[in-house]
Amino acid sequence: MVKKGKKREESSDLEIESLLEAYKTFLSERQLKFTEQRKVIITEFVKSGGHLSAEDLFRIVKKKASNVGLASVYRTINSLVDAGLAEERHFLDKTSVYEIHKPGDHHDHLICLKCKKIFEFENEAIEDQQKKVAEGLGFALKKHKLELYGWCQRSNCPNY
Amino acid sequence: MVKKGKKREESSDLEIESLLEAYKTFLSERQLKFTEQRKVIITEFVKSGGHLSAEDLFRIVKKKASNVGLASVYRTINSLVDAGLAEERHFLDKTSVYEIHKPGDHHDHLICLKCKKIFEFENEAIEDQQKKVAEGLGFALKKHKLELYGWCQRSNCPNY
DNA sequence: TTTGGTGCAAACAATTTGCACTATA
DNA sequence: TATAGTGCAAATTGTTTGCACCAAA
Repeated sequence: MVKKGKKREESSDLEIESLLEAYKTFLSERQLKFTEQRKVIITEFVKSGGHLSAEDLFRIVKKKASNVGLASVYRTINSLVDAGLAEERHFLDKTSVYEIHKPGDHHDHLICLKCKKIFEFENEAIEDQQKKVAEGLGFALKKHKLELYGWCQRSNCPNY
Repeated sequence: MVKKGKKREESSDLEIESLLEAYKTFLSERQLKFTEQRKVIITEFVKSGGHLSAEDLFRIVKKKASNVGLASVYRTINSLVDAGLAEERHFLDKTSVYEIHKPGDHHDHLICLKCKKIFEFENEAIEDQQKKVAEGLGFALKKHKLELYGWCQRSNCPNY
């Protein structure tokens, strides 16, 4: 238990650190500035595990640094997306949610229609097949978006 | 040439007719009314082939019936979605586009990042694999959304 | 000390809603 | 003729932007 908790924390810390490093590099390469606000926003974003809206992230950030404005949350996330370090997603709702994007890593999503929990997965066979379909239609495949919706079987999933 | 054009027209007419029938049934079952506006909106929607936003559909409809308001376009489309006869989609943009949903029919999309053209396809192998993934994670799969993005090779696709 | 970032409020864009009126059932 | 639908304008929601001030580089 303690071990698991500790492990999680450490890996989250590492994740934050490496993301911040990558972001700082991106910024300095184009004479942009790394600010205290950006640090808090990104840190809380990573800690949360992602998949949250700008508004939700804003609420979390405000608790840590009450002076941060919603506009800065939007600006920081957009900047992260520009840097290729985050991705915008639209699941069930119209509002955008964001997730960290580690270069090289890519995954798809499984969303529970009852509890709204979002799971991630990777599947080689599906990707191969997608490539075949695209090629068959004369398409040079650049990216894809696959979302599976269903009912999960977690014991605490409400029958909503 | 003539034959092809005629065929298309006929099938579009049939499509409109059967969609309107299904919609009328839906409406009368719950004491809702089938109005002249709804008829024009849905007819133009089908004729257009779908994949357009409320605003775009509104522009088309206004040419046929200048009295129709944007709100009615939204209300009609939403009502069609409620009836299960249309589906909302979000591709590259934030604005919703809609498409006709024929019960039983389902397909995925291939979108050209250069010319924005939307192609539809179906692939059994991908669907099978999706089912396996979901089952493997203890999910009862209800629906899915797959979008492939790439570059098409149509001669008239602009290098945008 | 230059210039990009910030918070705030105003602006925007997409969509929904309240209301007096109209048309379908 | 009762009630759902309509057009219009106002309201809402999510997101972006202009501006005077602040803080990284």
